[in-house]
Amino acid sequence: MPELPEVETMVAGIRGMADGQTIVRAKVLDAALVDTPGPRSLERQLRGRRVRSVSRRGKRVLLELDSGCWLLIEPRMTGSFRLGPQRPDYARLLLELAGPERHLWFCDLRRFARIALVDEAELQQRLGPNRQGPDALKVSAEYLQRRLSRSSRTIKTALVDQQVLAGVGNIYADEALFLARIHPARSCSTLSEHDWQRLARAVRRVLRDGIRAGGTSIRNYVDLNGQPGRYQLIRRVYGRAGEPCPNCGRPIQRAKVRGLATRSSHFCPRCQK
DNA sequence: CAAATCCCCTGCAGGC
DNA sequence: TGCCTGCAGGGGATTT
Repeated sequence: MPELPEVETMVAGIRGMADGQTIVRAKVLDAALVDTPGPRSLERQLRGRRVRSVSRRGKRVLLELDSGCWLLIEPRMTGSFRLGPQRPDYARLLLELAGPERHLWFCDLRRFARIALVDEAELQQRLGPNRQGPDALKVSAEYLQRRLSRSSRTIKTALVDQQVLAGVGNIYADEALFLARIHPARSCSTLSEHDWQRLARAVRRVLRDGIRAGGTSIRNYVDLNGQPGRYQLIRRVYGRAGEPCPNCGRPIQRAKVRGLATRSSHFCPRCQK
């Protein structure tokens, strides 16, 4: 499920082939994913536009166009980009560019992804501080402590809340909490200054390691060339229920924590307090 | 304000 | 083999 490192990997790849290029043709292959405007209108408004920049905000991909609009793509659970002339499985949007590598496909198996073309004001609305917290890659202990230390929420809930922090999802939240030795069900209000420091450092580290590894491919994620990421080889707790904790050898547990009834958390009950 | 629930959606695992 | 059920989960809306 694309979180910050997977999206960063996507953006790095897209930037190389799309930055500065003109969109010769756009084709919406699944109208249900297009939020605004309508599918045909989106195609019209993309055609002939030059891509000014390719960037990431949290888990979202942004293509800035020379029309002053932004193509905003949220991969959500299973969205990913692919290159090449062949139409991949689950292709939902095609951007045909003028450059040598011409076909950029956005694919999405589960169709949770969202695509929108927005102006500057709408972009601010959607990605502003009310909707998205600061980018998780550069999070500071001071910020986390200031924002959360008086909250009774569980720390896991807060970490995956995009209004608190943009970019962290279930995998990297579990990994960061393990590294910081903090139990996912701990109330934010019980964390010490030292805890916040360890946690901020752990968040930055797991995201950086994730980027370096090209992301995590536990489910469907692959990069622009169809290659899986490598973070799943070095992850410590996520998806490892029953396996020994890398610290103490006790089995990793999997449970749902308060406030995240539908998401499972993975942790070591001995190392994480 | 926080938490629970439902919804969107598809592939896959498990039961029989 | 094949049908059925439940689960996974990011994020938004709605309800408790």
